[in-house]
Amino acid sequence: LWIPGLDHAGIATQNVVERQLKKEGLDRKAMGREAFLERVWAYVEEFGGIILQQKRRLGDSADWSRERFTLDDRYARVVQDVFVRLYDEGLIYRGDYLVNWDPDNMTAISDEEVDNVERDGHLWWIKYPLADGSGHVTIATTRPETMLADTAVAVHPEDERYASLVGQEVVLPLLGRRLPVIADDYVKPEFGAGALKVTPAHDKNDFEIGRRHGLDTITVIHPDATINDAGGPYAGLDRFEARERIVADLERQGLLEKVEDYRHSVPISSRSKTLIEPLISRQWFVRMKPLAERALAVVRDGTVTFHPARWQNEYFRWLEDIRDWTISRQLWWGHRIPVWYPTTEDGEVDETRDFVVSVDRPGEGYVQDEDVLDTWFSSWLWPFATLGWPEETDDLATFYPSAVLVSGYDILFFWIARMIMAGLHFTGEAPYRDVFVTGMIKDKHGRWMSKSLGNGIDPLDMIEQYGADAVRFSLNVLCTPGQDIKLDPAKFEMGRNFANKLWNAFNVFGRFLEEGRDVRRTRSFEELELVEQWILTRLNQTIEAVDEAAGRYRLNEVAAHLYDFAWRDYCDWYLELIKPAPGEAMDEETLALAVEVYERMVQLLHPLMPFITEALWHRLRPREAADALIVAEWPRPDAATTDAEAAERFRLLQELISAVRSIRSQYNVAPSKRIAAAFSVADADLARTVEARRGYVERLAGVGDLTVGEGLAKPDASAAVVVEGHEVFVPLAGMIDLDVERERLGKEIAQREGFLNGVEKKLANEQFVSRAPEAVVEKERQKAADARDELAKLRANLADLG
RNA sequence: GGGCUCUUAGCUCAGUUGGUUAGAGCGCUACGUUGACAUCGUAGAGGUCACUGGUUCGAAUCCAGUAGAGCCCACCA
Repeated sequence: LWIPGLDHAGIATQNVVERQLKKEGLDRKAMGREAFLERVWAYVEEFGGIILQQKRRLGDSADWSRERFTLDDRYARVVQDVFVRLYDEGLIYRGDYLVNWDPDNMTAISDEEVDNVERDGHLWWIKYPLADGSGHVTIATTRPETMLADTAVAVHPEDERYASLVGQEVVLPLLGRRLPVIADDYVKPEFGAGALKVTPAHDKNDFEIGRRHGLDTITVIHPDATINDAGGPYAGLDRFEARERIVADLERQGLLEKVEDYRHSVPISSRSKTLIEPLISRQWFVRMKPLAERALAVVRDGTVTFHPARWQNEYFRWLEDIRDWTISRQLWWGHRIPVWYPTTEDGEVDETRDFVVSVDRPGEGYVQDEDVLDTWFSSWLWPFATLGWPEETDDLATFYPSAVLVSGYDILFFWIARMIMAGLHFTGEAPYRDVFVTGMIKDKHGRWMSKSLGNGIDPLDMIEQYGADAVRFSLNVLCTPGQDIKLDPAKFEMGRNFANKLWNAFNVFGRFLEEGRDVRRTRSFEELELVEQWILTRLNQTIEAVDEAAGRYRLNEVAAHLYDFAWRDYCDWYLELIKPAPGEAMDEETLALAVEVYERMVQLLHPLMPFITEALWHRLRPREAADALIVAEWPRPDAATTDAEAAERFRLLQELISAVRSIRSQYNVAPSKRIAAAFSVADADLARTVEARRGYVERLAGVGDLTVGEGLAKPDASAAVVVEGHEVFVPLAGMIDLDVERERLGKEIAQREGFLNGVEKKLANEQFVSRAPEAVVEKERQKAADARDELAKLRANLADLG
């Protein structure tokens, strides 16, 4: 069961709508929550369906009647229900902690939504005078503006340089506040001057140090990243402006010791790309450790398997070192947090009374938490929330857990891992057995597609240009597991050409199919022509190869096997041999097998090219609409229609035919010209086999006069090619150029000699003969024997030229 | 700082557990169009598999290192 649907993409969607409003001179605060949400719903209804439309056009075989949205009433109820459950279980808590604050979106975000990027910055060395006037301590910082919130200076406990200072006080420049000098292991004596300004309210590590030492926390930055009143003279300035002013002021006062260029990593909001401001803020969190333990276990014990396996390591690494999840967002578009606060008579939140965690309003006199939940807090429930959970529905019993999750690695932590955690916690079972992690599609230069670069490729455009099947097929060919795809739209030409080829191949026999007639073969496998036995054998081999590759999620191999079978085997050889001469009809029995093989081929191709194959399927035989290919049984290989020996005989014929073609090409024999040829084959039995298929040779190599026999003499003035110990002679009276022929044979001989040399060397190596498996050694011996035989023939042919 | 991936034909990429004379698509060369397909056919050119060393009878494939490209994670201000 594949349930199609969407999450509500909280921040992204709210951003888009807010930008729209801005253009209209509106803003959400002014219009109010209700009116704003109406606007968002209108937007979602207009554009939210595009992605599903793309998927439909691509032929995704989902159950479209079950389409779901994370903000559907029922789903939303489940999300809030889960919040209450986790709270009751002690896995959700509220608290004032230092969180990643996105000043653009004015919301907290989770650690996973923060990107650390290297940026060129500076390291400012600032002198903090000692309170007793006996000197100063120098600290180094990359963020001087945060000094306004300093509440201590820390040194390493074993740093002798500063041992006497611990317990003393320094004066915070600019503001004049007195700060204690404390000792903490966290400080690295070798960094900077070895002293650290401690800013518990605006730095993660300092926050920890502050807790260890019971330091005050002073917040100087507003949620909009301007300096607040605690910043004294700098109040009201933007954080970057404040930095400049502070540095300038320090310099003026002689407290700036030096400035160094310094490249370091800074936290960026993955949404707004703005610099994250660590701020202390009251948020809701999920305790992740208990959830992570089981999620680790099911992958370790093989209950859940990653393809390719290397993603398991990433998964382990994240879960083993997991931190609590900030789930509240200061947004409006999303699931409102199901927490209610008692109000006083005048409607204000009454902080003296406890809040109530409940999906429904606990009664009069309560207001709901203003915030919404992280979008992933709803999508991590997808596998079971869409099946009716928490009720024990039939759907849940039937379809949960699922077989496979297909996803890009970009949301391994956001979604894949969290779904496993939620599944285990709420249902007791992991939501799927296999995780198929795909690469990501980049532009042709390997860059992520983005609006700002304008390098996006719209699937609907591609479908318009090349066709949905072409797009699907091409993508499958390109998708080497775990590897990103550098996508050049020109690559869809391959799929388009292939779809065209399939359609034209159908025409070869399709035009002889009468409406309403079901053509079935009556001949047994033994009665079939050699090429027919061969194509059936190849078909069965292809089915096996496809099954094997699909079982390992090697979709590129599936596509390659089918491409090869359809184009090289079916079209280039089989159809070329069975198609009737112009103006003639195809006989019933030939037609029947052509249909039979094509039908299987189309079945195998269906997952990759659902549209064209479905259309062709209904042209092959009279069928009811209900007998659609999409619900047809998957083909199985059939031993009864497999004959490896027959296939091998046909393969030899292919080689002989190719040899004639090659000679024709070298001597520029006009394609329309019929020529004579002689095949000198190894034994009488084979001679008879080949003899019986002279028609193949005539048709595909333009040989009108074929002589087949054992050990035939080379006709005068003929070109000769050795094919696996057999010889092909093409008399070229008046056309043969002896010099050209000598050169060609000479090159051929040299190449063979080189090859034989290598093989003989190997065989002369006793180590090889004694250590390599017998089969491998035997194979080499055979190669050597064949090469010697071929060389003898080639040399004889060369000598014959005189 | 740790981890991962990639480097194979002019271009974009395949290459299953080490055992072929290393493949495909595009591009290129020659020839070909009075009914399957020029979105095509036939034949062909084109590669010291990044480099160095090691393991092995045998390495594009396994190991180590080097160089280049990219990604993920991490609290050194």
